[in-house]
Amino acid sequence: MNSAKYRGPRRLTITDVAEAAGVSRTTVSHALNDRGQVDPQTRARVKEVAHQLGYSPNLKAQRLRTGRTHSIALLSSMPFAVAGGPSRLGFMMEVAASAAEAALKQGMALVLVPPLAEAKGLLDELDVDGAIIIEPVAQDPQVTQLQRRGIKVVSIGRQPEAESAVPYVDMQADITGHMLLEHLAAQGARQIALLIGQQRRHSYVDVEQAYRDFTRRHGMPCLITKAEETGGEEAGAEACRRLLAEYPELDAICAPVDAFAVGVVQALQQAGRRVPEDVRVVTRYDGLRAQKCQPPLTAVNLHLAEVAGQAINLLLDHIKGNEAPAIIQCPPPELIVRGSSAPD
Amino acid sequence: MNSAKYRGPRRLTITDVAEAAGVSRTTVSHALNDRGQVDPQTRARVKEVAHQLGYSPNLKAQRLRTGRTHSIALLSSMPFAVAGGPSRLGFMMEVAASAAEAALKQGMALVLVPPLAEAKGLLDELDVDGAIIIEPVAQDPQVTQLQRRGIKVVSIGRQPEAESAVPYVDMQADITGHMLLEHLAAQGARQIALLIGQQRRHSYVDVEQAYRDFTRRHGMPCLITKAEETGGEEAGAEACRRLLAEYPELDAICAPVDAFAVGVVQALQQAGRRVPEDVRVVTRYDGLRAQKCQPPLTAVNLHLAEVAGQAINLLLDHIKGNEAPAIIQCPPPELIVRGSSAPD
DNA sequence: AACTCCTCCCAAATCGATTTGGGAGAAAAA
DNA sequence: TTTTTCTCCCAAATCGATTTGGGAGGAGTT
Repeated sequence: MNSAKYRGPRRLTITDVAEAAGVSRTTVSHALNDRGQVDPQTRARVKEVAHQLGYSPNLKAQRLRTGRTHSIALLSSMPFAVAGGPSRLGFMMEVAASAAEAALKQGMALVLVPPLAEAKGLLDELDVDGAIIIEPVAQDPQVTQLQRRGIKVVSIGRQPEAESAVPYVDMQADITGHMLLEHLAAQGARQIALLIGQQRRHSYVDVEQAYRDFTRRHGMPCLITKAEETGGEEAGAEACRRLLAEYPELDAICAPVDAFAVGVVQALQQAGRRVPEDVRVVTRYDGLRAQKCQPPLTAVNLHLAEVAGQAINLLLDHIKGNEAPAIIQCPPPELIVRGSSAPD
Repeated sequence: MNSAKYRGPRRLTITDVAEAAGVSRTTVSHALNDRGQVDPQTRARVKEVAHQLGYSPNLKAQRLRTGRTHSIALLSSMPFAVAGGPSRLGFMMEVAASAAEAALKQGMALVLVPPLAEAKGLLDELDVDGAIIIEPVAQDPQVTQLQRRGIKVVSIGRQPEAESAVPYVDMQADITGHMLLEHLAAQGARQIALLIGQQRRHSYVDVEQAYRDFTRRHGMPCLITKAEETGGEEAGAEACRRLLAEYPELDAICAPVDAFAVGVVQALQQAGRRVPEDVRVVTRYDGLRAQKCQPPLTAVNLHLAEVAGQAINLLLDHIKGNEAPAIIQCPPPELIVRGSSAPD
């Protein structure tokens, strides 16, 4: 009666069912899992007995034997300062909500792995069949670590410089970039600056490419600057001040990272520039931050719920070893015009 | 070479380490886990060999043997229509982000269990050491099911009519209700209606009690109505129309559910009442919905990040069998006054 | 020398399922 | 009758760790 150890009545095992039904454990297992050759009557009787007894298989034992855990991890390569913002609610959590639902419907549990410095060691404690990583950078250490452990990985957004190693849902950041830039031009902008993060992340790489094409096509100057993701809004503000000092004439800033964009707006207003009359600002992810900004930010609907669902399906196909495509197209991004780029 | 079955080189087991180090499996296990009596030199050598070989224990086997999974679940008793809103980002996801981080720091994985109708069966597929449930209702079926399976449960917000069965972080909804009502009175409201959900949930029960005390103390009429949670914003609007029809004189509505409050504001404006001049509106959870409402809703900072951390600690204590309190106080809620209850 | 204590290590049991490799017996074929 | 072919079932191996219950051998006591 050691109160620290006592765990209540022993749980039923397959052996209990076997004895009660008068058959072997093998037969119970086969009967309950609709496998092997078992007389239909016996099968039914075993199932009935198991049900009567209230038997349910020990999941830990099942997992050891089958090697499957029926769970997947969701992780973000972005630091929380950008991925989540002060309130933690952002890109990752929006994906998480939909992914968890989609996964659960397929009998998979979703474990949430927030971006943590200490996560490196903790990642080894994670027992999952697969993982979804959001916007990995080139040579992403988390991807490497997971794959080395034999865990299937898919990404939301292509991993740069690693073609075909990781299947992914294509976020089409080139189209997003194109849309944002054409919108700025349509609003009358002629000197558009681009502010992206320093990492090699598909959304930066692709938007930068779209930007270079765009400026060349329109004969516009090519004004690119980069900021450190972990710096969050302040890094965006700082980058904006640099831009203003170097190119006082600029009349629009495209900052795909929402935290940067918010910092940009603050810096512009502090510098006495009106948004959007003097300088137009646009961003990519349409989250709490973009919507709460004053003026609210023009952004893009990335259809993250669908993207999350596609990522889950893609991952499950790869886990099951189905012939699955390496790339899935996301639904086309849609521009959401707000006060930061178009006057009311 | 069956390509469907081939899984790459076999992973190292404790036996491989034992052979390489020239000791028994027992000794390897003891050495690596700093258990048992092992010569310090042997211990060091085993660790060295294990490291050289790149051995890491099979987690599934460890879990079967030890009975611990090192993971916990987070679930909400609220339907997504209320808990998450259209964008899914809400109370639950805000808790999830902080809880995942707090859990991971203690070596625990957090699995996200979104509110799903089908979740009943799926809940049995979940292998966790414990679970945190957000605002359970009286006789909550999820709580019952988890506890029957021997899973430790703690709740965020007391489970009504189930004193002491489930340890919980006290959300002090009575104080929140008191604060909101006193604020309305201070703003000049004299006919305050209360709109809560139909379930027996601590936040409804406690706010209702606070409301009854408040109206009695101030000699105000007691105007209570209830709406169905799953109805979301529309249910709130509908309830508001009922209130207006029955009590045309009312000059304030306290609707602790944010979805209801937003519906209330819409219905008021459609009925030609100005917010806040004619009717003041306040709510409880300060989420995206409250902040985006026009005018933005006066709400309460519930300090969900801290609450999530406390819930994790409480749960871990109970899992480990530590002497733990059954109730933990959350940080005091703070009023956030906005345009819906106070004119600029 | 005989006995008791330690220290250090190991073989085997255990967790609870699934899977392998037959075996017994009835029906069908020779 | 003998052989073959099914159908239905089971004992034992397996997954890979942790824990139990000693055993061997050296040091210290009487």
